[in-house]
Amino acid sequence: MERYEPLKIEEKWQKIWEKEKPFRAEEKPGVPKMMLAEMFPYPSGAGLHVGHVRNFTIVDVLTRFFEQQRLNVLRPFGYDTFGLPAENYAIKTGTAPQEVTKVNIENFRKQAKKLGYAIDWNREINTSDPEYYRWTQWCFLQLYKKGLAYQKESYQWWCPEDKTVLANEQVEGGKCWRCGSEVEKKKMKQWFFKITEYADELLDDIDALEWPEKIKTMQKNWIGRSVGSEIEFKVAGAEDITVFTTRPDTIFGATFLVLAPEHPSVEFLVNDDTKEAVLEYKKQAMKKSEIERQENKEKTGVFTGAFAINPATKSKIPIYVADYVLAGYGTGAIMAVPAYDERDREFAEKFDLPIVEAELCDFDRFGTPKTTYKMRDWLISRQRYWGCPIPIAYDKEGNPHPIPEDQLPVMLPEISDYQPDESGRSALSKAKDWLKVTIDGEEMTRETDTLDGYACSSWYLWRYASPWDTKQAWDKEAISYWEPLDYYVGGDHAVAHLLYIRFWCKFFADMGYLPFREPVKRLLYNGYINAPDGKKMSKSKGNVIDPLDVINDGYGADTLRTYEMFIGPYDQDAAWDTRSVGGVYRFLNRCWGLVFSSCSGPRPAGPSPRAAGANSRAAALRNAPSQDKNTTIRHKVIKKVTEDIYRYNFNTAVAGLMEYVNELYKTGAGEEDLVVLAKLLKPFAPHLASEMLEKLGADDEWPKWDEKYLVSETVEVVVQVNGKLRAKLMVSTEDLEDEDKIIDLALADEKVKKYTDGGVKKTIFVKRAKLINIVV
RNA sequence: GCCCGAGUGGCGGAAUUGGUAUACGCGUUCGACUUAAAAUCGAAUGGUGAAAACCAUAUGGGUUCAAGUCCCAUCUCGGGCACCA
Repeated sequence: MERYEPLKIEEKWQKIWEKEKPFRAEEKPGVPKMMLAEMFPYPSGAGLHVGHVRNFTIVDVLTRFFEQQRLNVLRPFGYDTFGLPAENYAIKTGTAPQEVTKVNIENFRKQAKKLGYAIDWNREINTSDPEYYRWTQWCFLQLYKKGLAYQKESYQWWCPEDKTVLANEQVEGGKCWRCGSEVEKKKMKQWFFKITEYADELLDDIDALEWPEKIKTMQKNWIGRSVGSEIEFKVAGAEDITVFTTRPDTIFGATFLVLAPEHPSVEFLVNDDTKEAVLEYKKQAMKKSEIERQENKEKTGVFTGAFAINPATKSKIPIYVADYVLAGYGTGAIMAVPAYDERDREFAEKFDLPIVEAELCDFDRFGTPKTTYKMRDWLISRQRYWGCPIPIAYDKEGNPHPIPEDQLPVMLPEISDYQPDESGRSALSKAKDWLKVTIDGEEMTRETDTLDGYACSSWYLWRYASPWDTKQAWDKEAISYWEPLDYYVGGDHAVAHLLYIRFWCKFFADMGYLPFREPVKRLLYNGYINAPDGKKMSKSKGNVIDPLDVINDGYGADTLRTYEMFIGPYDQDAAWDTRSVGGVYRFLNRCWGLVFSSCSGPRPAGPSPRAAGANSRAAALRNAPSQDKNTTIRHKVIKKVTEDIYRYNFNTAVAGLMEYVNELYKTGAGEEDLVVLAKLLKPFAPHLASEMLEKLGADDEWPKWDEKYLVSETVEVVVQVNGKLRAKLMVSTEDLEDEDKIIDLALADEKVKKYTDGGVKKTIFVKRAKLINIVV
């Protein structure tokens, strides 16, 4: 082989890896471990996109980096397969989601293998595989047993035309986004996980995580803990009203109460004069979506006709209903203190209510301490077919019963009509035989809701430790060795998924199934890759870059991977630049050229075609190197690349390698220089690096640097005059220790002398920076 | 509205503790090789200027021997939260 032919090399090494399975991991007690994973993908029909490649390659660079340091590394892979796209496709085409999923997974697997990832393919998991979701159901039952999976009536958007529940985002101007009919709020019984039980721990443990501050802040805001008090206000002829406030000290200024429209007391507070107006207000308010309520911040409201007694001032204060008070937060009722609260002031001004600048009271005499959270319990019911069946059945009275664990999995029945039925229940309600189940001799009807997909992904990281286990969800011993996960990489789900896995972890730790309380040590949150025009890639805009095209155009996977690491800081969004891909190809070509003799050859058919290097090795070897000459740059590049990878500065690590290669072309490369290059290159371009190492007869063990080689005999000292660069001196490392001598040398410099005629006020010598500043 | 980031050549971006601003790559220009083109190799490339030099890290101030980096104010962009009492 004489020229760099990436596709040929890559096929060769991928075959070798397929056969020899070097990435298979097993527990090795006593050997330090490292476990890494990306957020597993939803395998869409479109296949891998460049965003996946960035995400997976970050994991792969770290995986290979640690593997080359001879840690015991586990890098598994899986697919998050339940979800709406496959179901919608089924409704449209009649193709079973099972089938579509199977095809898509095969495609994803094939494409991931083309990228040369160091994946332990033996641990592949798939959330819609009954062998997997059986244990998702088991997890549900554990939560159910402890009362953390429960049913509750709650208001949902309901379209009477489509007979289905709608998400808040699917309601526009009070109308259904599909058919345009007016939607209603309907009380429905839904399943929830009681994540609020862990609110305090989820919040308190955030600070210790090695996660991006951005994500940590988002989770803190989401949990939204406020410490305050609940205070009772007596109401003549009706039940007392309890309000929540974080400012009980302002109670002397509370001049009216406000209830949320949904507050249960509202209907008992109205009188004949106010009833009509209040109920109409309530009706209108409930029709508004949360989004609409947020958009229009103009205060609205209506007087109930009732009064309460302020326990501090003993005065009679009116009770209003207004939608700026949220039903779901605190008690759904507030004491309004217009003197201290901007929103209350706005309302008071509009309705001409008294604003009293009362004194603050020192302590909370009137209420009881209370902590509230913005976070709500996690609604997990989905009226869909393509999800994990909730392992519950109902008796004749409608009471829920758990499916016994030995009857798991509750299999998804194969059906042909995926359309939800008339009542808005999932298509499962039409599987009449499946619905019937006998528990303890009693005939029951199965739950037709399926679980939110986030439930399936809340425990998959633990399944990776023993995905073949048929007796339990995970093997605690294997988990104890591998987990918690050392690195988790993704660019989505900042709150939802990353909060849910923390919640389940704490729960299963409490149950004794997990030996740790946080599932992910370090989180890397990568940015998006946008189209060359800087816009989001989308089919409709026709600006999508297909990674497989980049490979097949002749650049190969190594170029694609290295380019995506070089494109910019991993955590920032970046725009694809087709021409820069060519630059990375050129770099890899130069690496190749240093090791293999080469000649010009055919070029890739890509938009920025590049051919293989000519005479490069000859050029490099012409001035045969003295090994010593390169020792410093060799140790420097080892240090740079190693430290950059530890800091996730993948872009500058690649830049360092480019610089090193440029240097080797100038000075000529020795055997050792090339071995180091190949080893450092391997995390980014594993196929090419493997080929180089094979040729050089070297292993891939990560090289070490020695600080003593980083010091050269002479150093350059910068001379500034009044902070401006005026001269550079070459001095021996020895002389660098002699401040007086260095300063004399600087002052004697011709270029410096020009500026020192008027005398020198003082001189500053900074040894660390190798810099002198002369103040005149 | 509140909170958090960011703003550096023609472009993507470097600059790790306040110490040589613009690493690396793209693009552009010139040269070598070639009948020619591509590829490859080499050189140059912040601006003004013949040069010396001066001016440049969003804008305006400040601290310092020294500021892209620290402080104050302003502008712009991005992200998150958004009536949470």
